[in-house]
Amino acid sequence: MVRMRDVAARAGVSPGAVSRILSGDTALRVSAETRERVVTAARELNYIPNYAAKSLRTSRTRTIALIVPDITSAVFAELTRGVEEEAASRDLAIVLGRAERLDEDRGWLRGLVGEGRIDGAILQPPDGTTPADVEALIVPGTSLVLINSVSDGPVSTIVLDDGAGIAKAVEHLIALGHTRIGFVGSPVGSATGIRRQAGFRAAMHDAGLAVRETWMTDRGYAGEDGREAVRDLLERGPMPSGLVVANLNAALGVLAEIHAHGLRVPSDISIVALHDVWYADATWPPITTVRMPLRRLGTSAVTALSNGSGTVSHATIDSPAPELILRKSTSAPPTR
Amino acid sequence: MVRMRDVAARAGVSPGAVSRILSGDTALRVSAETRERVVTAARELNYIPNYAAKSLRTSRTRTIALIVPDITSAVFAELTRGVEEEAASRDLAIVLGRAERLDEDRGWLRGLVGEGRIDGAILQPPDGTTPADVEALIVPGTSLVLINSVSDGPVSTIVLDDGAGIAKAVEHLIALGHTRIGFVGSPVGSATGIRRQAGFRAAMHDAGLAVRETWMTDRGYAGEDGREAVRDLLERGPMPSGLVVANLNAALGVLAEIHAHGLRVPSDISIVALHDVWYADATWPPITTVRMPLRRLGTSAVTALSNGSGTVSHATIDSPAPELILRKSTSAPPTR
DNA sequence: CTGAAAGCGCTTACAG
DNA sequence: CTGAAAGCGCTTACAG
Repeated sequence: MVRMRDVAARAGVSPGAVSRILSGDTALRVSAETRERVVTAARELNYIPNYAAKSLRTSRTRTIALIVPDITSAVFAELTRGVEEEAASRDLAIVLGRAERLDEDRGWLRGLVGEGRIDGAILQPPDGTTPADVEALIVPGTSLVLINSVSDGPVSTIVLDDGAGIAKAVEHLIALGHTRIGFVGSPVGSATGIRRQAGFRAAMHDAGLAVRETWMTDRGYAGEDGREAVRDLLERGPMPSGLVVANLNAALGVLAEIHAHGLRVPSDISIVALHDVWYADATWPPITTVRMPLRRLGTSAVTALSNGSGTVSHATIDSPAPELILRKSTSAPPTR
Repeated sequence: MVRMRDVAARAGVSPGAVSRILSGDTALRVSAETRERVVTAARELNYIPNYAAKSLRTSRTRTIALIVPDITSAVFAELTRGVEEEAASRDLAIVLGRAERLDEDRGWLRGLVGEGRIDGAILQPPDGTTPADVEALIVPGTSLVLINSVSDGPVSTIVLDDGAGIAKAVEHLIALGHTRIGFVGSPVGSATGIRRQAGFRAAMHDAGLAVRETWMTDRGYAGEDGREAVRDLLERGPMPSGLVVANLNAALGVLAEIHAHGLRVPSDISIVALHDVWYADATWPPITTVRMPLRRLGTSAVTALSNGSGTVSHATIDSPAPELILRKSTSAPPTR
């Protein structure tokens, strides 16, 4: 390993000078030639500053963590891009993590924070997270921002405008002529589930349409949850003509289960889902979706984090606005 | 931040003793009572050892990196689980990273390694990686293991038995009565692509079946690549009755494009894909797949890493054996 | 303005 | 056996 003192020796200056020159300290009065000599020496020796030493000295790591319930969910892909993009522009390293359950995984997460490995964390709390779980993560000097969730604690939060997204989906169905519209959501206890269901009710209300409780399900966001939701609906009686599904993964399950029961999409029943992912276009029929500004959510979260651990802010990302991606899973309702 | 010396003060011992007791140094002759007092003090103060200090001192980080081309691909989910599982049992932290192109991303990757942030890395080289790209990542004291790829350099490698997986798929089609079998693969330059294509040719040869070059495509593993592959096949003339697709994501595209052209799966054409992911079961029809031991690949990679940077090993994961997951996308070929 | 020196929080060889 | 002290590689307040 080549150390700073090696660079200093080669350039004929003190280690302190190397540190100042390499960190771009402009206040330093030194000849351009010396500066050049140091930079050259560093390059020639292939010098990379030791991370542990630097961070021990400064108590900063220039590293942030992005923790989501399921890092491999395609829905998070755009979010990750946004975070990476903004982090790169701020010269921040990012570590990705997964926390399916905060009470179980709190140990390592708290370790990550408490050991001083990171300067801040962007966390999407998994379903069932309690305020105490979040509180345990608050450490002086480390900033925390919650995404897609709310908190009454002293923590910054950034959420998507789920209501606007769902409204977009509802309005699309209504514009096609649907009035018998159902909602496939997730259990209470999920912050996004609450907002999406509320958004659904509000949009229906605004259109003067009644919400039929037997057409409301709350199984969850996974593909299998979507299948179960369809079975729920089928058991309860006549199906709606259109279904707003709160998550694309669940929509795949909905589509499969509907097919399995011999119904046809969209001629018997229309489907529109929240979140746009590549495979929405690879199902049959391709699924009409509402694309949400997940990338912006990512960049904003990094920005909020960078504003320091002192400030607490609450923001809703409403731009770019949710966008309807029209495919083949929606059409006018069947004539009866 | 509470430091070791705070614990020492509270327990009435020296910092050195705290260090030894907390790290479980059994050679240390100290009364059980003192040991207890130190442990209690540490817990009461909520002491967490400073990561930077420890790692500066020991030049070990107990952290490894897992770098794949696309962390959000569901295909990598199982791999990630395996890595996490084995890392946890060895008390290793893991950081996840993405490298779509090694030549571009080499900077931060090299930084990660060179700065001493990690003890080792598990890397799946993206397509188009050159030996020089990999060589630049070799740093004394940091171990590197390549997965799903080969290398003639001094680097450990672990690969899946792609040939066995593809053979399983081919044999399944043959058992159903197919003789006109095509292959949807990826471009040369992809290590897995080469192995899978070779596996296909070998399996066909073993069965005494001819490989028709017009039924071989090499677009890639993404959904869109699968669509293009189908268009290629359609342009070239009569379709095969069965298709082995080298990656499930591509298979979704294949399925969608086949539907779009009015053909039916499996009655007109059967599809079987490598890699099993939840959404294989949520398409219509659900896709028959070959499940590969990705979790084992993950655990093995961590084990290889832990064996130190000195040893170079090359392994093929052939157990658990590739498993056929029978769904609805395959049937006997159409009678003509 | 700039060099020498202190110190970040640990671990461990060494002396007692 | 165990405490005191050195030192990992940096950055930066301080003295000259």
